[in-house]
Amino acid sequence: MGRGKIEIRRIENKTTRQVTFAKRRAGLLKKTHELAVLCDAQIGLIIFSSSGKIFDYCSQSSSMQEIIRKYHSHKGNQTVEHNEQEQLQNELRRIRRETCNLQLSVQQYTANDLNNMRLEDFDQMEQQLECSINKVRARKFELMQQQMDNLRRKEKMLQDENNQIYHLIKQQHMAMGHQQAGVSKPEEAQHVLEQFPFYGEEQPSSVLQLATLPTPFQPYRLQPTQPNLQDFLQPSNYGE
Amino acid sequence: MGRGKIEIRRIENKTTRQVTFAKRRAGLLKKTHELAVLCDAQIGLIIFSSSGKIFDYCSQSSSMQEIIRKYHSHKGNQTVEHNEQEQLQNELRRIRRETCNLQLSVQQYTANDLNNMRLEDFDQMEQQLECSINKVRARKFELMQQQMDNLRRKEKMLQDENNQIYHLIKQQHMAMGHQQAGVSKPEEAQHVLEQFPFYGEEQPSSVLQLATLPTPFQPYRLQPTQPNLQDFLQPSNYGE
DNA sequence: AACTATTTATAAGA
DNA sequence: TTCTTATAAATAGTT
Repeated sequence: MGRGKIEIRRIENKTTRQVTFAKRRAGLLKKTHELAVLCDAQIGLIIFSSSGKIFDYCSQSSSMQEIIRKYHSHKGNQTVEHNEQEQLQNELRRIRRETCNLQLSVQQYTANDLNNMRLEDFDQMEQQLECSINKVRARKFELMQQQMDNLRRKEKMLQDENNQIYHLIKQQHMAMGHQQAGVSKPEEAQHVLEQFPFYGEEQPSSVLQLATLPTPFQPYRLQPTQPNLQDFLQPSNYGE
Repeated sequence: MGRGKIEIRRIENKTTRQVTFAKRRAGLLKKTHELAVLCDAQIGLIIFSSSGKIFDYCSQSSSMQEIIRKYHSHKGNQTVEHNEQEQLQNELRRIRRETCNLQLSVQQYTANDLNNMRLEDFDQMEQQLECSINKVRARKFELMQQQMDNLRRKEKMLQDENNQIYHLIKQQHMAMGHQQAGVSKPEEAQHVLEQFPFYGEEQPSSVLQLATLPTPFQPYRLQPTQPNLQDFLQPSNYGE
């Protein structure tokens, strides 16, 4: 709801993200309050911004404490904290390994680091890259084909519409002699245009959407080096 | 927003209130999730309906536990342990995001997922792939060239050695008339062979080593699906 | 921080 | 209750 539609994924631009956070946070708090009041619900809401600031809401005639207590009793929560931490560590280890592998892969696909490769690997890699490039080209061609089809279909519809209008005018002229020169477009005909969704048929997601999807090509977004812990040294002040 | 405007006060009609609760609850959960994702915020939401049913939301890669703990610490009681855990959580979140991006990249480089790409992206991608392939080919060529050079040099040295030996034999023959037919190879000449390291000169690390390095080509080692993003919206109960 | 063109949520009706 | 739809509300991009 705004000038354009946005995909629900992390907003990469920091400024935009902060602005959006401020706006939507306000909206969320308002809606939370409305639900609590309208439907007589007990609601607790806790928000931490990415920079660590806290915002919270709690429906009147109850406290966050009470809601949390109620939450725990409903969930029967007896978590062993150490176990939790251990799981975290494991997950972190696993994902670190994976990230490392992925980085290696990307390095190799972008051919930025070819020093550690065996001579025999080059053939495989060349083949893989060629395969990728072929797929990319095929898909591009396919998309263009679809868009052309759409354009042709639209062209056809417009032409039909024009004919329709032309015949209507002709009829009016015939029926009433010369009444008016400017005849307004019939509602029906206008709708034909507006309702045409301009979709590719092959896929449920529209082809045109593909042309405007906010998912840009994301090439090798490697941090040159990964300090891994940089997040902990946040400037903690950003003007949220 | 609806057929008419309503005042924000407790809805007296029970049926209407329940319907509204169901609708707005869904809307609130959705918006909560959107804020969490868009702005990378940590959010916990706990709702108790007037009839006592519980609904909750918690942004991915954190738990209600963690959020509550963080809430408490922000409200006064700090503990070292919690801080530690929080750092872990932060690191995990960061690395998850990175992994996700990397996976996307690899997907795109291997051209396994071309559905979410804009038409304009294809050109860039094609170019990148072509660039990579060229680099790979260049490097391959370079390595082969080096090995050829090495082979030629070795050939040359062997030939020289042969000549040397030949001349030695000849000298011996000349000096002593016919003393012996089997002349042992001189020590010196043997060493020439053994000491030749067969290296490329250009790089400190040997070219031959490259052919035996234990780092194989690692193509797109993706886990098929990453659970990271799909565990949200746990509507612990829906029929209110 | 204010302004709108749009999208989204939803109140009431079917 | 679930599905529409007219309308109110939220908000993305702009100024």
